[in-house]
Amino acid sequence: MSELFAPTLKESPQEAEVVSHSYMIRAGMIRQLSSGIYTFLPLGMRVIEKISNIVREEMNLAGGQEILMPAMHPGELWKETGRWDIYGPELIRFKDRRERDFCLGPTHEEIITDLARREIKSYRQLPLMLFQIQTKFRDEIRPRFGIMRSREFIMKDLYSFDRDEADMEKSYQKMYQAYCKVFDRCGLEYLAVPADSGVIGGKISHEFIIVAPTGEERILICPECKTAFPEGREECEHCKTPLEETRGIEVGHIFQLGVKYSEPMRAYFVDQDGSEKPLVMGCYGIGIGRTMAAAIEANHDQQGIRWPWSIAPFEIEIIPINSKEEKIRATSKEIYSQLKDEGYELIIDDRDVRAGFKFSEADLIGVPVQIIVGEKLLKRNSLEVKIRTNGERIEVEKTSIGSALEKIKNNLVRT
RNA sequence: CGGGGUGUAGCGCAGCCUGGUUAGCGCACCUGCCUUGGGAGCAGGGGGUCGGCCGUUCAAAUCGGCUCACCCCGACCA
Repeated sequence: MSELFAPTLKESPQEAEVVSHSYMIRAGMIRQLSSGIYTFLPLGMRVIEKISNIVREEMNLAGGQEILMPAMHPGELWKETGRWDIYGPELIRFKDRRERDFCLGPTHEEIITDLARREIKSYRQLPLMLFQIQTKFRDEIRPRFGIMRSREFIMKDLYSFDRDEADMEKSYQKMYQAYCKVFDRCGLEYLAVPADSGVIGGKISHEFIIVAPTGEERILICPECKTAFPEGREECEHCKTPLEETRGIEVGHIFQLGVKYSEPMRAYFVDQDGSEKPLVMGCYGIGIGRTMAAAIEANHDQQGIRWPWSIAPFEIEIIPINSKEEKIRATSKEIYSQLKDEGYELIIDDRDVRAGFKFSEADLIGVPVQIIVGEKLLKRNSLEVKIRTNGERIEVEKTSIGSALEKIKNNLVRT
């Protein structure tokens, strides 16, 4: 920790109006470069990586294959679908040295469809799901709440290609399930809400919303069957019960595109009967940084962040009360290497600062488990384990720290 | 883009109304001492184009004009 670049702040910067933004800055996870443009510092980057990896794993399990598309797009492709004009000033445009139109990709339907029309020739190549985790650019009218709505942001986007509507719906279902698993694994409470599909187009779509009281999104839930509805409804059709309002943050959106892009871009394949048909597409996005922000909105207290285990920058933080005390230091190191060998991701606060300082900072950063090594308990050969997630503190014998953590971990990951 | 607000040291702020020594305070930073279970204490120190430009004036952080940046409320979104 003495080497970790995590500049923390005691006070909240004046521009931060929401907790997630404030805590991310205070915990030294992000820094702003310009309106809606941020640098991720090591702690923030670790969270981004954690979330990305969960997303990546689930996309792979659902049959997706990872690719990486360019952020810089030739304007022609966008003119082909008409979105060069439709998208408006949100699309960041520029010209290259030969005066050719380019833009920075806010989404990748045009690019993936171009790839598909060149490479997918036969129904034998279908179904196909390709995805990437990459930086998107949107010149938002009003960037807001730090990383929550930024002009440059990290997004996972997956595109599915099928031979017909029925198969496309199967792909859609797969992704729907995969999204549920992603947010489950992130330790977040979420809702899948049917939604309007907006500029991206298509028919059926669902928004994935992280439940957080500070969220901007209003969702209506049936208290009986727990089904979520978009705004405007009053009663659940099945249960005939009045709906209750909750709030949340949209972090994912899945769409059935159909032939919206394949038709104008002439992305055709030859079907079994020899006839030429447009590819039937779906697209599926998750805002990685937004998920990070939403996780904080949903999990924090007065002291700071309370990361869910699976997306925390570290799993365990060891806090030696006095780094100069030889016995404390030695024990801390011992525990550190033992737990490291057992596969935990940990950090040790080996700085020569007062205990109170370490405590406050640990609470702010929000690592789920703190192991406090102090003189008093060490006399009894035990350690204090503080669970940030629920505030619980327990005394654990040094020799049984391994098994104790196993239990704690199982508990935290399950809930 | 319309409406509102803020720019003074890395962060948080005072000073501005009523112009006038060397621009202050807290935190952070550096040195030393001290301290080590909840962001300690003492002593010393470094760091400033007062967002920028133009103007008024003997004199501008302070008054006027323009401008830029950032934040908040609205349409939009992952």
